[in-house]
Amino acid sequence: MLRNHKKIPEPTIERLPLYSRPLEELLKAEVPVVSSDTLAKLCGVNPAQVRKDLAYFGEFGVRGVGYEVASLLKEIKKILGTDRKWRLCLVGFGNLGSALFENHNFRRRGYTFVAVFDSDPAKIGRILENGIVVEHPKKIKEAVPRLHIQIGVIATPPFKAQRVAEMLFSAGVRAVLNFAPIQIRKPECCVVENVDFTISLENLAYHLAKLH
Amino acid sequence: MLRNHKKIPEPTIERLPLYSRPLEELLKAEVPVVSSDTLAKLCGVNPAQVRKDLAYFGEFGVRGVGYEVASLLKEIKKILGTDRKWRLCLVGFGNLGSALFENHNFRRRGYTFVAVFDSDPAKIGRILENGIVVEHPKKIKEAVPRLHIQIGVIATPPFKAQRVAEMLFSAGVRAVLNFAPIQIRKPECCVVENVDFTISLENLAYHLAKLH
DNA sequence: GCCTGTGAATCCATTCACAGCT
DNA sequence: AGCTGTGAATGGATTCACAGGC
Repeated sequence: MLRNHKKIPEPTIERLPLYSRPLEELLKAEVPVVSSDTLAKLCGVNPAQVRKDLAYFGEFGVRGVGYEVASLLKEIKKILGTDRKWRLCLVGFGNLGSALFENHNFRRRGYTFVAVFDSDPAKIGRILENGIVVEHPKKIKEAVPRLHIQIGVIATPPFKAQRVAEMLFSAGVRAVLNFAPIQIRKPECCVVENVDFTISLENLAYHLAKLH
Repeated sequence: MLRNHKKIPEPTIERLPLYSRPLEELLKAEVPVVSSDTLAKLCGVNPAQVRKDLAYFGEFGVRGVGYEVASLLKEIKKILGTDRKWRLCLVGFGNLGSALFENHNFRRRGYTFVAVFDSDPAKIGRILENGIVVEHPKKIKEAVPRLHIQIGVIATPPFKAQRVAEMLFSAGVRAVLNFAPIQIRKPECCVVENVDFTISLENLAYHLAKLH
């Protein structure tokens, strides 16, 4: 990464995936070049924002012209690490878990589940796509290094989530995507992203209630 | 709502659900009173933040003592509209859609699905819990007013999401929870919340890649 | 002494506006 | 002329620090 001396704001990182989606469309449509103005419109943000965000990482654009679509997309993917493959494990194979496991968006973007854990005896031993077998979470410790698992996805009931997270961390996983509606305590060195539908719903409800 | 003259920052709204979860725990544990300090620790935020957030809506605390757990929780629920019931419809009954439909967290928090739409003929007519029948999305227009649907949940493939959103809006839905990884264009009067797993994953990947 | 509520200070992100390159 | 890259200005949100009440 080019300019790590200037610290990059978290919101910038969160917008990069936003930029990459319309860029993929433009690439497909064989549009060679895009200006910060049109890209901004496609993403619903301010053009100066787009320029500033991209400038954190290098000078990708050409003054008077714009950004070359293909190379910009490649740069963004490099920054986000989307050019690599990532190996995930899933803990919790309930409704949500299995929906995530079967979700094509993940694989398409380079995120592959290589292990699945669930403590329900009725599920243990079940054979899924790619020969993955549902195993008891106590196997996490051993599986993480063996399968080079880099990211853990937690889709368990909330009261089990903290325990599972600790198992993942102590097995060497440094990044966790948490779908359980609780606040996970984590070691300094690790990253946790929370996805909580009900927070979004409560947000909607608040705004609806306010609209009268 | 008590103090609407001061505009309430969006981040404050997003933190209220965060506060409510530990409060529910404390209520169950019959802890009568909580200080901004301990609540802050439970949520991983700054204590002053907690006080300021709550103070936007009234003087809920007692100086020298703290906040009464039960009444604070009740107030937060009132603010968020979580004390009411909300009626949702689901569009897109694939893996993710059915996981959402069967998710207990929703119902427990007062969000009930009252209709399900999918354009797949193999799914139309299927009878789900509570006698809900999967219908073609063209029925949205008619169903929204009849069933008093307030919130639409989109779990379709991305290329259908915009069209579905427009059908929902024109049928009178003012709030949409969107799981498709696209930017939805919406009328001024409506609210959209996006839930995009892959953004979270790309975020994790970025931070992992940075950790060396 | 303890803890809330809140102005003031700080920090951070967004937007503006223009210099500089093509 | 067109569009990027960026310092400066603006606008918000977070945190500090303390006055005020229990």
